[in-house]
Amino acid sequence: MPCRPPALPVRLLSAPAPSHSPSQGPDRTEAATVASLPERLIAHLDMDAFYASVELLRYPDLQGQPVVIGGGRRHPPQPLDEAQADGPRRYARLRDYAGRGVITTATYAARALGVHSGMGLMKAAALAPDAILLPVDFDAYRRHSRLFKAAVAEVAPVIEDRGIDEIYIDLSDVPGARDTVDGDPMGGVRAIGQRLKQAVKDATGLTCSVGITPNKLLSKLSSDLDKPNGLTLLMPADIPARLWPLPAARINGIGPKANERLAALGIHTIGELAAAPLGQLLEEFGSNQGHWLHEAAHGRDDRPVVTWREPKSISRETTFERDLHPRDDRATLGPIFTRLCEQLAADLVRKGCTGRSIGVKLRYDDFRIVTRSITVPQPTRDAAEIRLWAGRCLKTVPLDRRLRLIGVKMASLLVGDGQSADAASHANDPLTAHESLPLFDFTESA
DNA sequence: TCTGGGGTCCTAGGACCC
DNA sequence: TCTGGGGTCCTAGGACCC
Repeated sequence: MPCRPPALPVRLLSAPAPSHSPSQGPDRTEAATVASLPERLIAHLDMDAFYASVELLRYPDLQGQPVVIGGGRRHPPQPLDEAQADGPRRYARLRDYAGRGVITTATYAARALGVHSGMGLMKAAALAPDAILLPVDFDAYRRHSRLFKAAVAEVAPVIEDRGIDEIYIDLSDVPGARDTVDGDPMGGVRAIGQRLKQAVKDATGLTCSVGITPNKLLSKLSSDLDKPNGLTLLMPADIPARLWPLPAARINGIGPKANERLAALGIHTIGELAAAPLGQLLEEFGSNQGHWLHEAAHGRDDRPVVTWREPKSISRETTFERDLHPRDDRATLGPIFTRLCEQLAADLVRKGCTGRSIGVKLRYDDFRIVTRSITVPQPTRDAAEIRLWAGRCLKTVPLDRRLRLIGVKMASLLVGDGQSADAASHANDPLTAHESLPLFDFTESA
């Protein structure tokens, strides 16, 4: 059973509302606004080019060079000749790569060549054929992730995990945060920001960028304003000058689709979004998202820093080296599917979970995705049972074209043992033939 | 050979119950 | 036989994030 950290007090009050309207110039009362710190002081800390920077710790000779991290399961180990004592190490180049896969992270030198995370490696190779390609080493990144988070916790313990390379930190009650230093009311919180960065550097050798503001939305935006190795403090009075000129898509939660819809309304910047009539946003985006967009553009956000969340779902999926046909490639697909179920079961055991909703996901060669799921009466974490129900889900999916990806997912999780120890102990067992699973029959579809 | 893998949250419709 | 809301659960899809 996971240990639950103490709940943090939730502050419902948001920062003082900015006293500007989008069309106004700078506020004459700015000095007075800055002089009183907001109730909440929230930091967002983002590691700089995290995976790439961890690799540079290992291969310092790559410092300053264009390096990308990524690729599929199968490309040659790098460096190509680690054991070589004399002369420079040799590394695989992007141009040598063939296959599916995307860039997970690129060094700043590589980004300057136009490549970025999420980009397909083949496309990246066309842009930067000489960039060095390193494989992903998640174990190393997880180790450094634990190190930097532990270092931050020594300075400020109220931390919300946002993945392997970023966190929110509630600094509201950290001693010294509200101290005035040399007449600067922000001096105390700035010093804590610097302590955070130094602690991360000491623990990992890596740099990070920190934004400190009255809320998570503004902090996330701010940590990005001075990357890499930045420290940005931003208060409501700064919103018109520093935020409104930025593209609307910089707001966390405005993705490609929402951005396109905004552009169709003639809204391209955060300032234009702030100036848009609320009624127009409500009409285009509905009540929920419309109100949220309006508030976000004005820098208002009262979400608390959440130090613990129950897991909602666990899944495993894999993209094939080549697209597979449900009928012609049955012999290949079956074992892959079974293996995913076994891995999922093992993940459930490791996390101490069972679940009631078992689902499958397919991605066709045309990139369309279909999902099917079913809720079972008794929570389970048993590989054979997952395999059985997932197989039933599969039979309701059209299987008339090639598949690119297949996945298995467990949702409606119960944390803790909703299950006997015996069942848990067998969840890792590979499925055996005598368990008479239903045939993995991709040809039968409803 | 364009486009990985693991998540969260939201919406919308239907079943079912009171 | 028709007419109601409201609430919950389930399922499928989609946007978005790291």
